Amino acid sequence: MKVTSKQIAELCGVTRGTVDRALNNRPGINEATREKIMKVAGELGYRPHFLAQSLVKGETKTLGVVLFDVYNRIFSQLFHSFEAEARRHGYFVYLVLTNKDKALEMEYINNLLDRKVDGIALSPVNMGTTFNTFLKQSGVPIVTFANRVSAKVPFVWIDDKQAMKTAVHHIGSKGYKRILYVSPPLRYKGKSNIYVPEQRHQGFLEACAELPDIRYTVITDHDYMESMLQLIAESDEKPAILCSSDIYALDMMRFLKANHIRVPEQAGIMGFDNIDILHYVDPALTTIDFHVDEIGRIAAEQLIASIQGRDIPQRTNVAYSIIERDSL
Amino acid sequence: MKVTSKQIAELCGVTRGTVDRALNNRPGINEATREKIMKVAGELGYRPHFLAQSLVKGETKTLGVVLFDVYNRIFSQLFHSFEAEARRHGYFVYLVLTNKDKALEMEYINNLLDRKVDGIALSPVNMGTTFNTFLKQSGVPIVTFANRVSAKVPFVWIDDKQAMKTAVHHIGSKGYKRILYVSPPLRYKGKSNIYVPEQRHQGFLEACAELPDIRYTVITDHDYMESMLQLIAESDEKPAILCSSDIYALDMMRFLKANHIRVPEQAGIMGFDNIDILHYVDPALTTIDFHVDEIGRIAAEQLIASIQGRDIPQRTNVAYSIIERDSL
DNA sequence: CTGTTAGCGCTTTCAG
DNA sequence: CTGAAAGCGCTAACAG
Repeated sequence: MKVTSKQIAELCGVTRGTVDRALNNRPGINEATREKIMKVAGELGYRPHFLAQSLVKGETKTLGVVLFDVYNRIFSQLFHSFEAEARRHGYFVYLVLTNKDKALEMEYINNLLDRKVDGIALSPVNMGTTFNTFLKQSGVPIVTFANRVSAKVPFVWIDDKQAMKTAVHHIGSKGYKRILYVSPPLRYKGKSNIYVPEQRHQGFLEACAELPDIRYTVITDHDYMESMLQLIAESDEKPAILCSSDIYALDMMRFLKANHIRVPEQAGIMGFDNIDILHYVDPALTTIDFHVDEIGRIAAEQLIASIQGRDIPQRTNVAYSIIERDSL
Repeated sequence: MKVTSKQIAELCGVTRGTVDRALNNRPGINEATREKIMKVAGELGYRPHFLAQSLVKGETKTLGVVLFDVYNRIFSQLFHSFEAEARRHGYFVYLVLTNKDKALEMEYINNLLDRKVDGIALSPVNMGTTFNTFLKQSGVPIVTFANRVSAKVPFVWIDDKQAMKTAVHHIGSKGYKRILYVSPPLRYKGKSNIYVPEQRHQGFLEACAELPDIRYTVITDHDYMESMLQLIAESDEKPAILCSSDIYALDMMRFLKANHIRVPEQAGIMGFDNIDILHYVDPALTTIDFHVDEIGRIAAEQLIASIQGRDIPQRTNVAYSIIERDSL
């Protein structure tokens, strides 16, 4: 079953060193013996023992990917392109899911390091200098997405702040004077790493500052649905509900429908992410699209470049664009 | 950075064998020296070298999971529970995606075997005796789901045939006399492994045979949407559209809506799988639910049991149930 | 109770 | 051009 280089050596009447030279076409070997060895190896279906190889070479050709989850379409898509790119370069991928559990994230990263992955791609939950130095000390290249750890750890994503500003200006241009900004993750400020929601929030605030005739409310309550009804009722103008992610927008639409508030007649609504299931919802949701598979691909590419000792940018933004549909 | 057992041995003035005994609390060691060794190891932040360990022990505590993709919610959910269960048992998971590419599937399985995974969980695309013996010869335990390879490879799923029969009877009990059965995968019959779609199809046919007053049409065309319109137009009775998976049902609903056919007034529609995004669609889709996370959990559990040398069933069915909503 | 030795399968010197 | 030997870091069998 399991044929080793030693057996091939014996069969060919040479030593393992020579077999190794043949198999890894290293110089300094007679062409005739090389061919013979290759032939025997082929016939026996020889496959090198990866673990032994890794042990001695100190590299595993394996990348670790740490994600919040894979429910969110964004991450499924991201992972698909990441995995494809990694494979193109001969790398394998460990996927672990943290469910945004900080302790679990630490445990998993340690496990990945134990397994001597060559690099780690991470959507971080942890934050702060402790975590930061922990990553630094890990000794392997790291890239992040979906959340940033620090300006020193390479980050591939979009310019969330600018994108959200664009969204607000778009809403303004549609004549809305009242915006309800929904972003539940903001509640975790200080407790968890919410870099991306914060960036979007900042973009929102900055844009509002630029548009003086717009009144806004930021909603982060757990039961933001309820507060929403009140706010809509109190408002004398038709509000635009701007959500920091499509998933909240979808929940909101469901909720509004249940409460007989019609979109976009009584309230406009806009999401962010353009997840693919928007395909199936009605009315079609206006949102911000970005090429998440580009992010996955670039992250893999950069991680591998970094492993190979090349320099990679500390920050890479992919393009985004407004997808105008029927909900606003 | 990297502290080895050898260093600890030197620091403690003992030999590596003793260190090993302490670290893996094996019997036959003085309590005092053990404590000393543990203390030093702790201070130095010793972590065993996983590769070296695996090499000598012949086990990697790693499972390979081969999925079609992770776009389909079914697989995301399945993977989540699989991964969680594996972790509970101290196993790590390699996730690879085949996108239903047969050659890629083979390549990936070989790669996983090279990496000496302890077991493989697989949603197979390949089929036939060649593939079957290939899996047998791999030397590692295997479990399958989402598609069966053969009666000899353990399979965890649901009783698709029976479930589909139940669905048909349910439709019959609602007074429908005409059923359009939509199952695009059936087109790949003979070309790809479509065990599950075939089972569902058979269940459909058997149930129809039991209900003589029902007329039915099976649709597998690529552009099944178009054929659908004709069939609905030709039909003098309100038809029920039964889809072999929710995704087709969703596409169908979208299509019907675009063509101003109202559900369930002009046509009933029923899906299968109860994927979580149904949450967001309107009208709510009647479907068949089964606990896919149970499948993931059981698959991991059985795979690990099998690795540990225990016997596992060749077939495990989890429960299913009809979820009656508004579309039928 | 602890040390010694051998070995997992491969790579990489250094001689010859 | 090829052989011999050492070593990656750990475990396991056998002595003492």
